[in-house]
Amino acid sequence: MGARRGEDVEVVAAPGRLPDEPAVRERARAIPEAAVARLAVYLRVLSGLAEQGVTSIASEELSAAAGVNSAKLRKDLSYIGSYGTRGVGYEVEVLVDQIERILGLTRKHSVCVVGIGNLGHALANYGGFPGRGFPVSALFDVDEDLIGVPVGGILVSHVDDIVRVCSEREISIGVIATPPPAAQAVCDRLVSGGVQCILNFAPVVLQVPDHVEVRKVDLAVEMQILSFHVARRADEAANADESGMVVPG
Amino acid sequence: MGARRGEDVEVVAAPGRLPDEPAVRERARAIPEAAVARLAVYLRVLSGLAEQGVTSIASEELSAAAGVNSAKLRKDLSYIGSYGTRGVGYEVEVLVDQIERILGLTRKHSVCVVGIGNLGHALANYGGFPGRGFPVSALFDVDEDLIGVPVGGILVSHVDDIVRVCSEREISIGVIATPPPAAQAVCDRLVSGGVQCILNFAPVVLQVPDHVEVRKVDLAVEMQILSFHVARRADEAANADESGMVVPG
DNA sequence: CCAACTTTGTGCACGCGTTCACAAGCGCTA
DNA sequence: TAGCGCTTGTGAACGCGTGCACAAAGTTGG
Ligand SMILES: NC(=O)c1ccc[n+]([C@@H]2O[C@H](COP(=O)([O-])OP(=O)(O)OC[C@H]3O[C@@H](n4cnc5c(N)ncnc54)[C@H](O)[C@@H]3O)[C@@H](O)[C@H]2O)c1
Ligand SMILES: NC(=O)c1ccc[n+]([C@@H]2O[C@H](COP(=O)([O-])OP(=O)(O)OC[C@H]3O[C@@H](n4cnc5c(N)ncnc54)[C@H](O)[C@@H]3O)[C@@H](O)[C@H]2O)c1
Repeated sequence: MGARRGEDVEVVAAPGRLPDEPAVRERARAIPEAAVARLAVYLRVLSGLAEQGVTSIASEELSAAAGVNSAKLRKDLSYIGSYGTRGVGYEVEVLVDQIERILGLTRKHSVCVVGIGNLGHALANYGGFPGRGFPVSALFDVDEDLIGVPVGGILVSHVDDIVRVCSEREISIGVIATPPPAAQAVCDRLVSGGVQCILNFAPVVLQVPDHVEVRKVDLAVEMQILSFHVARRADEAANADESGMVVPG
Repeated sequence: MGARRGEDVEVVAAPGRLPDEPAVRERARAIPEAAVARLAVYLRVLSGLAEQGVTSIASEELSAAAGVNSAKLRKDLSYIGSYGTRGVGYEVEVLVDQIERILGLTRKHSVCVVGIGNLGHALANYGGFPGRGFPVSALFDVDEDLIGVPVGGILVSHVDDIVRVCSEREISIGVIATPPPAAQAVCDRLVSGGVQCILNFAPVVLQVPDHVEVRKVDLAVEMQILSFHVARRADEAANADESGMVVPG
């Protein structure tokens, strides 16, 4: 619980907010989703710096390493509190701890992967998850040949057991890597099993209750966004050409 | 819209933006990135509908299938033109064609994958890319044991040949699935080989010249965003509990 | 202890994206 | 042809995120 440093955390921020909201809840909720995503990036950069023995860093340098501008970095960090030293910078270790706290990484989040095909295998074998506090604790598939087979050190269970196994192992994050037609049914089962968050690789729009958070990783969409930019550039080039523009450089 | 702003504005908002641009280019650029991403989703839903023999659909129904509200859908579609019929809806085939045109999918975009490990194998074998106009035309790795081996029907080439092979096969999109330390070097080579867009799976911030578009797929970040939401929910529950809130129902 | 310098933290303004609400437009029916 | 009902397309308002610019706050050197 949070009251170890009972400092007078005045409601300095957020003028115009409702006066009767708990400060902690408000602060957590007030962090824009985009900022949360960037905090995760800062965390990785900071972890790398810590391994290299860097103990302190200024916003200018850290922001460059994270690929954002320094004002945005400072604003993002301000959402989680004031942990910098003016005239100096930030202590790497302090930032790591605080970002981990805000992202809820102090608690372990067990993960399951459903659909142990090409992608599912890669995910199950990936060392980046357990290394960052996301132990893969269950795997599921329908394929009888896969059931009971160890993948990445975990035995594959049958999809019919999702509800039971997820409850037993307190899975909080479910990763869906099944073919698209199976995704919604799998999703429903995960929700029944008490899974609170879903990371979906299948190109389908999942329907879930309000209390479940879904994020999708959609490679086709990513490719098409890139394609759009290629097309836009080609258009621009054609237009520039047409209008007799001189090639710069 | 303001050609000549006052001199008191000393900050140029967008570097390199010209005041008078051709309408076509303007229209393309005017589409918000977020809208482009959704258009790709609409496209998939529409393709599915077309296969089911649906020929016409109203914004209300299409938006539900795509998981957005109908106003947003109509606004998004309005970016690409007016192809609906008031009182009726949209012709599925027309929308598919128009979205494909805007996303630049009328042209084929050759793709290469670098780093044929767990993830690279999955990507190389994935049927969803060629099926959507993104033929995988080259694979690269450093591992001598992999060079010359066919994966998903393509022979793996050596990373040292990236520049030559990418030029020869006119690769426009490069997918990076190497370990993090190798990503930047691979990226530089791809750029030298004329690749315009990069999809990066390695958890590193890539530095690229302005004319290259990068998108990253960062699973650790996705997981941490989910973790943040779990933590936020837990906080809320704790707060609600603490403040003596009555459980509804 | 003060002055000069460095860097944080944030108020503020701007611009983009989302949402609302409704006029315009189309088909259908009488 | 006129009237009715339905759905699109979009102007306008709103809200959120981003970037700027500077005061506040700390450090360092004299
Ligand atoms: N492979 C990729 O690189 C890639 C890229 C982007 C998206 N995806 C998406 O990820 C998903 C998986 O792709 P993949 O290449 O691994 O496919 P895959 O066919 O190799 O694997 C699918 C696995 O899911 C299992 N499965 C099928 N129905 C199931 C069910 N009802 N419950 C549980 N498991 C079930 C199958 O037995 C198989 O093991 C697909 O939706 C695909 O569109 C894959
Ligand atoms: N596997 C996953 O599910 C997963 C998930 C998220 C992110 N990632 C990221 O994707 C990347 C690849 O992951 P993986 O699990 O496939 O790793 P992997 O170790 O299985 O494969 C990496 C491959 O890259 C090759 N390689 C190494 N150095 C190279 C270089 N300089 N040029 C070209 N190829 C090189 C290796 O020979 C190997 O084949 C990593 O950066 C990882 O962090 C993987």
